[in-house]
Amino acid sequence: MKLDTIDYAILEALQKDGRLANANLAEKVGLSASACSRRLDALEKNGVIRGYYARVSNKELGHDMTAIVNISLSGQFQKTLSEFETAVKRCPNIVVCYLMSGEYDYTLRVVAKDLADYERIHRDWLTALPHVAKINSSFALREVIDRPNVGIDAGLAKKC
Amino acid sequence: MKLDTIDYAILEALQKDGRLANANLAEKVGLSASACSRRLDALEKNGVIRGYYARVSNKELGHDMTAIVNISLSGQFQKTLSEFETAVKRCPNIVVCYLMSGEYDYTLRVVAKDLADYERIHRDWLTALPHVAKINSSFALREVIDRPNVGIDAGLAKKC
DNA sequence: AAACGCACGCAATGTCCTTGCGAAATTGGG
DNA sequence: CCCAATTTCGCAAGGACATTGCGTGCGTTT
Repeated sequence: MKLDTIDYAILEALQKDGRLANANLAEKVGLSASACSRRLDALEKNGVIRGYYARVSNKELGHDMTAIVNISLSGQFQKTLSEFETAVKRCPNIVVCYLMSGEYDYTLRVVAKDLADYERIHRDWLTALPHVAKINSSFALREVIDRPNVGIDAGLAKKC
Repeated sequence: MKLDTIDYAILEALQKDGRLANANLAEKVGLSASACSRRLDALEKNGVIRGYYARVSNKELGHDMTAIVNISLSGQFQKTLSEFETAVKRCPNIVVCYLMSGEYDYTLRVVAKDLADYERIHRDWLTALPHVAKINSSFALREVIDRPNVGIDAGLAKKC
């Protein structure tokens, strides 16, 4: 899909406030409400906007702890990978998982309530994942940045 | 803030669809629209819901590449850390940053358009960060999971 | 130059959000 | 155990909002 300046303005505004009312959004990007609504519709239908989400405080839910877990598998066969991935997707505490280049095969981000909860997850989920050869956990001491998306202006920003 | 079953239902629904209209949300959790609106208001005011955001397709924006970057600093002084973090926050391509325990001090997630773009970011931003002693980049080959939040049911789920 | 397509603004209609109010439920103290 | 205080609920009304059809203007194509 081809995007123009106004589309980028819409995306940027909705990245910051996903519940922004169409009327306010229209004003912000300099369009009438109807035109803005139609553009928004197109952005959603074409998959540019993949959805809207509420950002729930993990702390308020009692999930204070974040761990980065690196995992190596015992093989690289397609079947090995897909079995592992299927199992990973079942664990609600695993919020991010990438297949990686480099020393480890997968990098996970695991969220837990506390150390005891993490111990439970490690025991019941992580070590139960199939074909795992090596696990390496590091704990996050503090969250410095957690943006939902890359900035729309990422290509245009000045260097530091 | 104290949360009950209905609050959790509200959070869960809005984690999946942040633009869910209050009327539909009310029906889904079994409340009247007014009661639901008031609860939602309380959840927002108390910081349980930290905000709403649209999820924009990085692919549609041309940001196909994700890298995990581990960084060690030359010292652990408070001033060193805060100068580093201030600089990190300025880079729009860095979407996640944690202060970590373990071998490296920080773990970043960096989003780039392609390898050339990553090379630019590495040169103009990452190596320009203050007090950096060591950088280690790994590239994501594929995104297996990227959930916006830990599941509300994380504590209740059955093991695999 | 004319015709076509596309995006826009305006206006109307139907839906939705919010707030005030009284009733019901829950909680805590006597 | 009961009563009072506080909270939370549902209902109703008023105001705001989203959506759709329609006519207009602009740019492109033939």
